Amino acid sequence: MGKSDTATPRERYRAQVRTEIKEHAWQQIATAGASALSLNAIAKQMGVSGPALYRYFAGRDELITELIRDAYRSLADTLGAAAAEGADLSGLAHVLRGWALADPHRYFLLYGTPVPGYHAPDDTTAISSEIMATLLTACAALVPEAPEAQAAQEATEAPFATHLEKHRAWAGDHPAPPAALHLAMSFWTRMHGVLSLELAGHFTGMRFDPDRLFAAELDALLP
Amino acid sequence: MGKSDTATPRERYRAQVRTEIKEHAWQQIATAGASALSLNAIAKQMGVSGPALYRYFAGRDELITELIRDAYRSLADTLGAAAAEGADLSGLAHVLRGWALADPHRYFLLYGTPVPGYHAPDDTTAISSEIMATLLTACAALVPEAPEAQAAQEATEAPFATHLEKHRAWAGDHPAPPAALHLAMSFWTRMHGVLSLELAGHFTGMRFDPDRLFAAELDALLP
DNA sequence: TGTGTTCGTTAGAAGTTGTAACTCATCGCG
DNA sequence: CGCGATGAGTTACAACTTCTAACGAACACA
Repeated sequence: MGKSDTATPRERYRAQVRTEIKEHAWQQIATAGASALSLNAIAKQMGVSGPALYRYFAGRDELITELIRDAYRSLADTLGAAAAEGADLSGLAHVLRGWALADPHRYFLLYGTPVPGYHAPDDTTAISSEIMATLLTACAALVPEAPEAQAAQEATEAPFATHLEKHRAWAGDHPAPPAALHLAMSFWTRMHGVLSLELAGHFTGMRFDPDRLFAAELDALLP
Repeated sequence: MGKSDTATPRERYRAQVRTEIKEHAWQQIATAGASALSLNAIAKQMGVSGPALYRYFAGRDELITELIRDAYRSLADTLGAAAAEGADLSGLAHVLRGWALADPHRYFLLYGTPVPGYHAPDDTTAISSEIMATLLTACAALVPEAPEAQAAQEATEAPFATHLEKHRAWAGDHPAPPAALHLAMSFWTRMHGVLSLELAGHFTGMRFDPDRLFAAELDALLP
Protein backbone atom coordinates (compact mmCIF):
# COMPACT_ATOMS: atom_id res chain seq x y z
CA MET A 1 0.00 0.00 0.00
CA GLY A 2 2.67 2.47 -1.00
CA LYS A 3 3.33 5.16 1.49
CA SER A 4 1.50 4.05 4.59
CA ASP A 5 4.00 1.24 5.16
CA THR A 6 7.06 3.40 5.20
CA ALA A 7 5.40 6.09 7.34
CA THR A 8 6.07 6.43 11.03
CA PRO A 9 3.13 5.80 13.41
CA ARG A 10 2.89 9.51 14.07
CA GLU A 11 2.64 10.27 10.37
CA ARG A 12 0.02 7.59 9.87
CA TYR A 13 -2.06 8.94 12.76
CA ARG A 14 -1.68 12.43 11.41
CA ALA A 15 -2.86 11.42 7.95
CA GLN A 16 -5.81 9.56 9.42
CA VAL A 17 -6.93 12.53 11.49
CA ARG A 18 -6.57 14.80 8.47
CA THR A 19 -8.88 12.63 6.41
CA GLU A 20 -11.30 12.37 9.33
CA ILE A 21 -11.42 16.15 9.53
CA LYS A 22 -12.03 16.37 5.82
CA GLU A 23 -14.86 13.84 6.03
CA HIS A 24 -16.61 15.91 8.64
CA ALA A 25 -15.96 19.00 6.54
CA TRP A 26 -17.62 17.41 3.49
CA GLN A 27 -20.55 16.35 5.56
CA GLN A 28 -20.91 19.87 6.90
CA ILE A 29 -20.57 21.40 3.43
CA ALA A 30 -23.21 19.04 2.11
CA THR A 31 -25.73 20.27 4.65
CA ALA A 32 -24.92 23.95 5.04
CA GLY A 33 -22.70 24.89 2.12
CA ALA A 34 -19.07 25.82 1.93
CA SER A 35 -19.50 29.32 3.26
CA ALA A 36 -20.89 27.94 6.53
CA LEU A 37 -17.94 25.64 7.11
CA SER A 38 -16.82 26.10 10.71
CA LEU A 39 -13.66 24.64 12.21
CA ASN A 40 -15.22 24.90 15.66
CA ALA A 41 -18.25 22.89 14.60
CA ILE A 42 -16.03 20.19 13.12
CA ALA A 43 -14.00 20.05 16.32
CA LYS A 44 -17.15 19.79 18.40
CA GLN A 45 -18.42 16.98 16.18
CA MET A 46 -15.14 15.13 16.59
CA GLY A 47 -15.16 15.61 20.34
CA VAL A 48 -12.00 17.70 20.49
CA SER A 49 -11.38 21.31 21.31
CA GLY A 50 -11.35 23.99 18.66
CA PRO A 51 -7.67 24.90 18.37
CA ALA A 52 -6.69 21.21 18.15
CA LEU A 53 -7.49 21.29 14.43
CA TYR A 54 -4.82 23.89 13.81
CA ARG A 55 -2.23 21.16 14.26
CA TYR A 56 -3.58 19.66 11.04
CA PHE A 57 -4.63 22.63 8.94
CA ALA A 58 -3.16 26.09 9.09
CA GLY A 59 -6.64 27.57 8.91
CA ARG A 60 -9.98 27.52 7.23
CA ASP A 61 -8.48 28.48 3.88
CA GLU A 62 -6.03 25.60 3.82
CA LEU A 63 -8.79 23.15 4.65
CA ILE A 64 -10.93 24.47 1.82
CA THR A 65 -7.98 24.38 -0.54
CA GLU A 66 -7.46 20.73 0.36
CA LEU A 67 -11.14 19.99 -0.23
CA ILE A 68 -10.97 21.68 -3.63
CA ARG A 69 -7.90 19.64 -4.48
CA ASP A 70 -9.70 16.42 -3.49
CA ALA A 71 -12.76 17.40 -5.49
CA TYR A 72 -10.70 18.08 -8.61
CA ARG A 73 -8.90 14.79 -8.09
CA SER A 74 -12.21 12.94 -7.75
CA LEU A 75 -13.63 14.49 -10.91
CA ALA A 76 -10.49 13.84 -12.92
CA ASP A 77 -10.37 10.23 -11.74
CA THR A 78 -14.06 9.65 -12.41
CA LEU A 79 -13.87 11.04 -15.94
CA GLY A 80 -10.55 9.34 -16.58
CA ALA A 81 -11.90 5.96 -15.49
CA ALA A 82 -14.95 6.35 -17.70
CA ALA A 83 -12.78 7.28 -20.68
CA ALA A 84 -10.51 4.30 -20.02
CA GLU A 85 -13.53 2.05 -20.16
CA GLY A 86 -14.38 3.36 -23.59
CA ALA A 87 -16.88 6.12 -22.83
CA ASP A 88 -17.28 8.59 -25.67
CA LEU A 89 -18.09 12.29 -25.27
CA SER A 90 -21.75 11.55 -24.61
CA GLY A 91 -20.75 9.00 -21.96
CA LEU A 92 -18.43 11.54 -20.33
CA ALA A 93 -21.30 14.00 -20.24
CA HIS A 94 -23.49 11.62 -18.29
CA VAL A 95 -20.64 10.70 -15.95
CA LEU A 96 -20.06 14.40 -15.33
CA ARG A 97 -23.73 14.94 -14.64
CA GLY A 98 -23.84 12.00 -12.23
CA TRP A 99 -20.77 13.27 -10.43
CA ALA A 100 -22.30 16.73 -10.06
CA LEU A 101 -25.70 15.50 -8.89
CA ALA A 102 -24.08 13.19 -6.34
CA ASP A 103 -22.88 16.23 -4.39
CA PRO A 104 -23.91 19.64 -5.73
CA HIS A 105 -21.88 21.52 -3.12
CA ARG A 106 -18.76 19.75 -4.28
CA TYR A 107 -19.47 20.87 -7.86
CA PHE A 108 -19.99 24.45 -6.76
CA LEU A 109 -16.78 24.31 -4.78
CA LEU A 110 -14.99 23.88 -8.12
CA TYR A 111 -17.13 25.83 -10.57
CA GLY A 112 -19.33 28.09 -8.45
CA THR A 113 -18.90 31.63 -7.23
CA PRO A 114 -15.18 32.19 -6.68
CA VAL A 115 -13.98 32.81 -3.14
CA PRO A 116 -12.86 36.45 -2.84
CA GLY A 117 -9.21 36.22 -1.85
CA TYR A 118 -8.62 32.64 -2.87
CA HIS A 119 -6.11 31.76 -5.57
CA ALA A 120 -5.87 28.21 -6.89
CA PRO A 121 -2.56 26.46 -6.21
CA ASP A 122 -0.54 25.12 -9.14
CA ASP A 123 -1.41 21.47 -8.71
CA THR A 124 -5.14 22.06 -9.03
CA THR A 125 -4.59 23.77 -12.37
CA ALA A 126 -2.53 20.70 -13.30
CA ILE A 127 -5.47 18.42 -12.45
CA SER A 128 -7.74 20.79 -14.33
CA SER A 129 -5.69 20.36 -17.49
CA GLU A 130 -5.72 16.61 -16.92
CA ILE A 131 -9.51 16.82 -17.10
CA MET A 132 -9.21 18.94 -20.21
CA ALA A 133 -6.95 16.33 -21.79
CA THR A 134 -9.46 13.47 -21.42
CA LEU A 135 -12.10 15.83 -22.76
CA LEU A 136 -9.97 16.70 -25.77
CA THR A 137 -9.31 13.06 -26.54
CA ALA A 138 -13.02 12.31 -26.55
CA CYS A 139 -13.66 15.36 -28.73
CA ALA A 140 -10.92 14.47 -31.19
CA ALA A 141 -12.50 11.04 -31.65
CA LEU A 142 -15.68 12.70 -32.87
CA VAL A 143 -14.13 15.19 -35.25
CA PRO A 144 -13.22 13.78 -38.65
CA GLU A 145 -9.62 14.17 -39.75
CA ALA A 146 -9.69 16.98 -42.23
CA PRO A 147 -7.64 16.87 -45.44
CA GLU A 148 -5.68 20.04 -46.13
CA ALA A 149 -8.08 21.47 -48.65
CA GLN A 150 -11.00 21.03 -46.30
CA ALA A 151 -8.99 22.46 -43.41
CA ALA A 152 -8.38 25.62 -45.37
CA GLN A 153 -12.07 25.90 -46.08
CA GLU A 154 -12.90 25.38 -42.41
CA ALA A 155 -10.55 28.18 -41.47
CA THR A 156 -12.84 30.69 -43.11
CA GLU A 157 -16.03 29.07 -41.85
CA ALA A 158 -14.99 28.48 -38.22
CA PRO A 159 -13.16 31.60 -37.09
CA PHE A 160 -13.29 30.69 -33.40
CA ALA A 161 -11.74 27.25 -33.97
CA THR A 162 -8.83 28.88 -35.76
CA HIS A 163 -8.58 31.47 -33.02
CA LEU A 164 -8.31 28.63 -30.50
CA GLU A 165 -5.72 26.94 -32.69
CA LYS A 166 -3.60 30.08 -32.47
CA HIS A 167 -3.93 30.17 -28.65
CA ARG A 168 -3.83 26.48 -27.84
CA ALA A 169 -1.42 26.75 -24.92
CA TRP A 170 -4.23 25.65 -22.57
CA ALA A 171 -4.48 22.34 -24.46
CA GLY A 172 -0.89 21.50 -23.57
CA ASP A 173 0.64 19.39 -26.30
CA HIS A 174 -2.55 17.49 -26.97
CA PRO A 175 -2.76 16.67 -30.70
CA ALA A 176 -6.39 17.71 -31.15
CA PRO A 177 -7.47 19.43 -34.38
CA PRO A 178 -9.00 22.93 -34.13
CA ALA A 179 -12.53 21.60 -34.45
CA ALA A 180 -11.93 19.38 -31.41
CA LEU A 181 -10.65 22.34 -29.41
CA HIS A 182 -13.82 24.23 -30.25
CA LEU A 183 -15.98 21.22 -29.43
CA ALA A 184 -14.30 20.80 -26.04
CA MET A 185 -14.90 24.42 -25.11
CA SER A 186 -18.54 24.24 -26.18
CA PHE A 187 -18.94 21.00 -24.25
CA TRP A 188 -17.50 22.54 -21.11
CA THR A 189 -19.47 25.78 -21.18
CA ARG A 190 -22.79 24.23 -22.22
CA MET A 191 -22.73 21.33 -19.79
CA HIS A 192 -21.74 23.74 -17.05
CA GLY A 193 -24.54 26.08 -18.02
CA VAL A 194 -27.24 23.44 -17.70
CA LEU A 195 -25.74 21.76 -14.66
CA SER A 196 -25.04 24.85 -12.60
CA LEU A 197 -28.50 26.32 -13.16
CA GLU A 198 -30.08 22.99 -12.30
CA LEU A 199 -27.97 22.45 -9.18
CA ALA A 200 -28.62 26.01 -8.04
CA GLY A 201 -32.31 25.25 -8.15
CA HIS A 202 -33.19 27.73 -10.89
CA PHE A 203 -35.35 25.11 -12.62
CA THR A 204 -37.47 24.23 -9.61
CA GLY A 205 -40.85 25.80 -10.09
CA MET A 206 -40.60 25.31 -13.82
CA ARG A 207 -42.09 21.88 -14.17
CA PHE A 208 -40.05 20.43 -17.01
CA ASP A 209 -37.54 17.60 -16.58
CA PRO A 210 -33.93 18.84 -16.26
CA ASP A 211 -32.80 15.46 -17.54
CA ARG A 212 -34.37 16.16 -20.89
CA LEU A 213 -32.87 19.63 -21.12
CA PHE A 214 -29.46 18.15 -20.48
CA ALA A 215 -30.07 15.47 -23.11
CA ALA A 216 -31.28 18.05 -25.61
CA GLU A 217 -28.25 20.28 -25.10
CA LEU A 218 -25.94 17.30 -25.40
CA ASP A 219 -27.70 16.19 -28.55
CA ALA A 220 -27.38 19.64 -30.09
CA LEU A 221 -23.68 19.65 -29.27
CA LEU A 222 -22.64 16.36 -30.82
CA PRO A 223 -21.72 16.54 -34.50
CA MET B 1 -41.89 62.08 -8.38
CA GLY B 2 -44.50 59.67 -7.11
CA LYS B 3 -44.11 58.50 -3.58
CA SER B 4 -41.43 60.75 -2.18
CA ASP B 5 -43.84 63.72 -2.17
CA THR B 6 -46.54 62.10 -0.11
CA ALA B 7 -44.12 60.53 2.35
CA THR B 8 -43.50 61.98 5.77
CA PRO B 9 -40.03 63.40 6.49
CA ARG B 10 -39.26 60.40 8.68
CA GLU B 11 -40.10 58.02 5.88
CA ARG B 12 -38.06 59.96 3.38
CA TYR B 13 -35.08 59.98 5.71
CA ARG B 14 -35.51 56.27 6.33
CA ALA B 15 -35.59 55.49 2.61
CA GLN B 16 -32.53 57.60 2.01
CA VAL B 17 -30.52 55.86 4.72
CA ARG B 18 -31.63 52.48 3.39
CA THR B 19 -30.31 53.26 -0.08
CA GLU B 20 -27.13 54.64 1.44
CA ILE B 21 -26.62 51.38 3.31
CA LYS B 22 -27.22 49.43 0.13
CA GLU B 23 -24.71 51.55 -1.76
CA HIS B 24 -22.05 50.76 0.78
CA ALA B 25 -23.07 47.12 0.66
CA TRP B 26 -22.62 46.99 -3.13
CA GLN B 27 -19.26 48.64 -2.84
CA GLN B 28 -18.21 46.12 -0.23
CA ILE B 29 -19.53 43.20 -2.28
CA ALA B 30 -17.66 44.44 -5.32
CA THR B 31 -14.37 44.32 -3.47
CA ALA B 32 -14.69 41.33 -1.18
CA GLY B 33 -17.66 39.33 -2.45
CA ALA B 34 -21.07 38.73 -0.99
CA SER B 35 -19.93 36.22 1.60
CA ALA B 36 -17.70 38.82 3.21
CA LEU B 37 -20.48 41.39 3.56
CA SER B 38 -20.36 42.75 7.11
CA LEU B 39 -22.95 44.99 8.70
CA ASN B 40 -20.36 46.20 11.16
CA ALA B 41 -18.00 47.22 8.39
CA ILE B 42 -20.78 49.11 6.65
CA ALA B 43 -21.65 50.86 9.89
CA LYS B 44 -18.04 51.81 10.46
CA GLN B 45 -17.80 53.17 6.93
CA MET B 46 -20.93 55.24 7.51
CA GLY B 47 -19.64 56.56 10.82
CA VAL B 48 -22.41 55.04 12.92
CA SER B 49 -22.43 52.28 15.47
CA GLY B 50 -23.11 48.67 14.52
CA PRO B 51 -26.57 48.04 15.90
CA ALA B 52 -27.86 51.27 14.32
CA LEU B 53 -28.29 49.43 11.01
CA TYR B 54 -30.77 47.03 12.57
CA ARG B 55 -33.29 49.85 12.51
CA TYR B 56 -33.21 49.59 8.72
CA PHE B 57 -32.65 45.91 8.01
CA ALA B 58 -33.71 43.04 10.21
CA GLY B 59 -30.34 41.41 9.60
CA ARG B 60 -27.77 40.40 7.09
CA ASP B 61 -30.20 38.14 5.25
CA GLU B 62 -32.76 40.86 4.70
CA LEU B 63 -30.09 43.18 3.35
CA ILE B 64 -28.87 40.54 0.91
CA THR B 65 -32.43 39.76 -0.13
CA GLU B 66 -32.92 43.44 -0.89
CA LEU B 67 -29.71 43.52 -2.91
CA ILE B 68 -30.82 40.47 -4.88
CA ARG B 69 -34.15 42.12 -5.55
CA ASP B 70 -32.41 45.27 -6.80
CA ALA B 71 -30.08 43.22 -8.99
CA TYR B 72 -32.98 41.35 -10.58
CA ARG B 73 -34.78 44.65 -11.10
CA SER B 74 -31.70 46.14 -12.75
CA LEU B 75 -31.26 43.18 -15.08
CA ALA B 76 -34.93 43.07 -16.02
CA ASP B 77 -34.97 46.81 -16.71
CA THR B 78 -31.76 46.70 -18.73
CA LEU B 79 -32.96 43.84 -20.92
CA GLY B 80 -36.44 45.31 -21.15
CA ALA B 81 -35.12 48.68 -22.28
CA ALA B 82 -32.94 47.04 -24.91
CA ALA B 83 -35.87 45.01 -26.20
CA ALA B 84 -38.04 48.13 -26.30
CA GLU B 85 -35.40 49.81 -28.48
CA GLY B 86 -35.64 46.97 -30.94
CA ALA B 87 -32.82 44.67 -29.87
CA ASP B 88 -33.15 41.13 -31.17
CA LEU B 89 -31.95 37.99 -29.36
CA SER B 90 -28.37 38.66 -30.37
CA GLY B 91 -28.65 42.20 -29.07
CA LEU B 92 -30.08 40.95 -25.78
CA ALA B 93 -27.14 38.57 -25.47
CA HIS B 94 -24.66 41.41 -25.72
CA VAL B 95 -26.65 43.54 -23.31
CA LEU B 96 -26.67 40.63 -20.86
CA ARG B 97 -22.95 40.19 -21.23
CA GLY B 98 -22.32 43.88 -20.68
CA TRP B 99 -24.51 43.87 -17.60
CA ALA B 100 -22.65 40.87 -16.16
CA LEU B 101 -19.17 42.22 -16.90
CA ALA B 102 -20.07 45.57 -15.36
CA ASP B 103 -20.31 43.92 -11.94
CA PRO B 104 -19.48 40.22 -11.78
CA HIS B 105 -20.38 39.93 -8.10
CA ARG B 106 -23.86 41.20 -8.87
CA TYR B 107 -24.25 38.51 -11.52
CA PHE B 108 -23.10 35.83 -9.11
CA LEU B 109 -25.50 37.13 -6.50
CA LEU B 110 -28.30 36.11 -8.87
CA TYR B 111 -26.92 33.09 -10.68
CA GLY B 112 -23.98 31.89 -8.59
CA THR B 113 -23.70 29.37 -5.80
CA PRO B 114 -26.97 29.45 -3.86
CA VAL B 115 -26.89 30.62 -0.26
CA PRO B 116 -27.59 27.61 2.01
CA GLY B 117 -30.69 28.60 3.93
CA TYR B 118 -31.88 31.33 1.62
CA HIS B 119 -35.20 31.08 -0.19
CA ALA B 120 -36.12 33.62 -2.84
CA PRO B 121 -39.18 35.76 -2.04
CA ASP B 122 -42.12 35.75 -4.42
CA ASP B 123 -41.50 39.08 -6.06
CA THR B 124 -38.02 38.11 -7.23
CA THR B 125 -39.48 35.12 -9.02
CA ALA B 126 -41.98 37.53 -10.55
CA ILE B 127 -39.14 39.69 -11.87
CA SER B 128 -37.41 36.54 -13.04
CA SER B 129 -40.39 35.60 -15.18
CA GLU B 130 -40.50 39.18 -16.46
CA ILE B 131 -36.97 38.59 -17.75
CA MET B 132 -38.09 35.28 -19.22
CA ALA B 133 -40.94 37.04 -20.98
CA THR B 134 -38.71 39.51 -22.84
CA LEU B 135 -36.47 36.58 -23.70
CA LEU B 136 -39.38 34.58 -25.07
CA THR B 137 -40.56 37.48 -27.19
CA ALA B 138 -37.14 37.81 -28.76
CA CYS B 139 -37.01 34.06 -29.34
CA ALA B 140 -40.46 33.91 -30.86
CA ALA B 141 -39.42 36.57 -33.36
CA LEU B 142 -36.68 34.26 -34.63
CA VAL B 143 -38.57 31.01 -35.06
CA PRO B 144 -40.83 30.84 -38.12
CA GLU B 145 -44.54 30.31 -37.62
CA ALA B 146 -45.06 26.65 -38.34
CA PRO B 147 -48.05 25.42 -40.37
CA GLU B 148 -49.87 22.47 -38.82
CA ALA B 149 -48.29 19.83 -41.01
CA GLN B 150 -44.82 21.08 -40.24
CA ALA B 151 -45.63 21.33 -36.53
CA ALA B 152 -46.59 17.66 -36.44
CA GLN B 153 -43.33 16.79 -38.12
CA GLU B 154 -41.38 18.90 -35.63
CA ALA B 155 -43.03 17.06 -32.76
CA THR B 156 -41.19 13.90 -33.69
CA GLU B 157 -37.93 15.66 -34.48
CA ALA B 158 -37.78 17.96 -31.46
CA PRO B 159 -38.86 15.92 -28.44
CA PHE B 160 -37.60 18.41 -25.89
CA ALA B 161 -39.53 21.30 -27.44
CA THR B 162 -42.74 19.29 -27.21
CA HIS B 163 -41.85 18.32 -23.66
CA LEU B 164 -41.50 22.01 -22.84
CA GLU B 165 -44.80 22.69 -24.58
CA LYS B 166 -46.47 20.23 -22.22
CA HIS B 167 -44.90 21.90 -19.16
CA ARG B 168 -45.04 25.53 -20.16
CA ALA B 169 -46.32 26.87 -16.86
CA TRP B 170 -42.98 28.71 -16.39
CA ALA B 171 -43.65 30.68 -19.57
CA GLY B 172 -46.80 32.14 -18.05
CA ASP B 173 -49.32 32.85 -20.78
CA HIS B 174 -46.70 33.94 -23.27
CA PRO B 175 -47.80 32.90 -26.77
CA ALA B 176 -44.45 31.46 -27.83
CA PRO B 177 -44.33 28.36 -30.03
CA PRO B 178 -42.52 25.26 -28.70
CA ALA B 179 -39.42 25.98 -30.74
CA ALA B 180 -39.18 29.41 -29.08
CA LEU B 181 -39.46 27.86 -25.63
CA HIS B 182 -36.60 25.54 -26.49
CA LEU B 183 -34.55 28.38 -27.94
CA ALA B 184 -35.04 30.48 -24.80
CA MET B 185 -33.88 27.68 -22.52
CA SER B 186 -30.83 27.04 -24.68
CA PHE B 187 -30.08 30.74 -24.72
CA TRP B 188 -30.30 30.97 -20.97
CA THR B 189 -28.17 27.94 -20.17
CA ARG B 190 -25.53 28.55 -22.83
CA MET B 191 -25.04 32.23 -22.17
CA HIS B 192 -24.88 31.49 -18.46
CA GLY B 193 -22.35 28.73 -19.09
CA VAL B 194 -19.92 30.98 -20.94
CA LEU B 195 -20.49 34.00 -18.74
CA SER B 196 -20.22 32.31 -15.37
CA LEU B 197 -17.02 30.46 -16.28
CA GLU B 198 -15.54 33.66 -17.65
CA LEU B 199 -16.54 35.77 -14.65
CA ALA B 200 -15.26 33.12 -12.26
CA GLY B 201 -11.89 33.41 -13.92
CA HIS B 202 -11.73 29.90 -15.29
CA PHE B 203 -10.49 31.19 -18.63
CA THR B 204 -7.60 33.19 -17.25
CA GLY B 205 -4.44 31.30 -18.04
CA MET B 206 -5.93 30.04 -21.26
CA ARG B 207 -4.94 32.76 -23.63
CA PHE B 208 -7.91 32.87 -25.96
CA ASP B 209 -10.37 35.75 -26.13
CA PRO B 210 -13.57 35.12 -24.11
CA ASP B 211 -15.32 37.60 -26.37
CA ARG B 212 -14.89 35.29 -29.32
CA LEU B 213 -16.07 32.25 -27.39
CA PHE B 214 -19.20 34.15 -26.43
CA ALA B 215 -19.71 35.22 -30.03
CA ALA B 216 -19.19 31.67 -31.29
CA GLU B 217 -21.68 30.20 -28.83
CA LEU B 218 -24.20 32.87 -29.68
CA ASP B 219 -23.67 32.23 -33.38
CA ALA B 220 -24.20 28.50 -32.94
CA LEU B 221 -27.39 29.19 -31.05
CA LEU B 222 -29.14 31.46 -33.53
CA PRO B 223 -31.23 29.65 -36.14
C1' DT C 1 14.47 4.01 30.84
C1' DG C 2 15.20 8.65 29.59
C1' DT C 3 14.49 12.51 26.12
C1' DG C 4 12.48 15.19 22.90
C1' DT C 5 8.79 15.76 19.66
C1' DT C 6 4.02 16.44 19.16
C1' DC C 7 -0.53 16.42 20.53
C1' DG C 8 -4.53 18.44 23.00
C1' DT C 9 -5.81 21.39 26.35
C1' DT C 10 -7.26 26.10 28.41
C1' DA C 11 -6.93 31.22 28.12
C1' DG C 12 -7.50 34.98 25.48
C1' DA C 13 -7.52 38.54 21.56
C1' DA C 14 -10.12 40.38 17.86
C1' DG C 15 -13.72 39.87 14.96
C1' DT C 16 -18.71 38.87 13.66
C1' DT C 17 -24.19 38.98 14.24
C1' DG C 18 -27.82 40.25 16.84
C1' DT C 19 -30.67 41.72 21.36
C1' DA C 20 -31.79 44.79 25.20
C1' DA C 21 -32.19 48.93 27.43
C1' DC C 22 -31.47 53.68 27.62
C1' DT C 23 -31.01 58.66 25.94
C1' DC C 24 -32.37 62.15 23.23
C1' DA C 25 -33.88 64.51 19.06
C1' DT C 26 -37.63 65.15 16.20
C1' DC C 27 -42.37 65.07 14.35
C1' DG C 28 -47.13 65.92 14.69
C1' DC C 29 -51.01 67.35 17.22
C1' DG C 30 -53.82 69.93 20.30
C1' DC D 1 -46.44 77.44 21.13
C1' DG D 2 -45.77 73.33 24.18
C1' DC D 3 -46.21 68.61 25.13
C1' DG D 4 -46.31 63.71 24.32
C1' DA D 5 -45.42 59.78 21.32
C1' DT D 6 -42.40 57.93 17.97
C1' DG D 7 -38.21 56.43 16.49
C1' DA D 8 -33.01 56.97 15.77
C1' DG D 9 -28.58 56.16 17.80
C1' DT D 10 -26.03 54.95 21.65
C1' DT D 11 -23.63 51.56 24.94
C1' DA D 12 -23.58 46.94 27.10
C1' DC D 13 -23.80 42.34 26.47
C1' DA D 14 -24.38 37.37 24.83
C1' DA D 15 -22.99 33.98 21.71
C1' DC D 16 -20.59 32.89 18.07
C1' DT D 17 -16.41 32.73 14.83
C1' DT D 18 -11.07 32.26 13.60
C1' DC D 19 -6.75 31.97 15.31
C1' DT D 20 -2.38 32.64 18.71
C1' DA D 21 0.03 31.58 22.93
C1' DA D 22 1.46 28.92 26.67
C1' DC D 23 1.24 24.80 29.21
C1' DG D 24 0.88 19.74 30.58
C1' DA D 25 0.73 15.15 29.19
C1' DA D 26 1.31 11.34 26.14
C1' DC D 27 3.90 9.08 22.87
C1' DA D 28 7.95 7.30 19.74
C1' DC D 29 12.60 6.44 19.55
C1' DA D 30 17.33 5.66 21.06
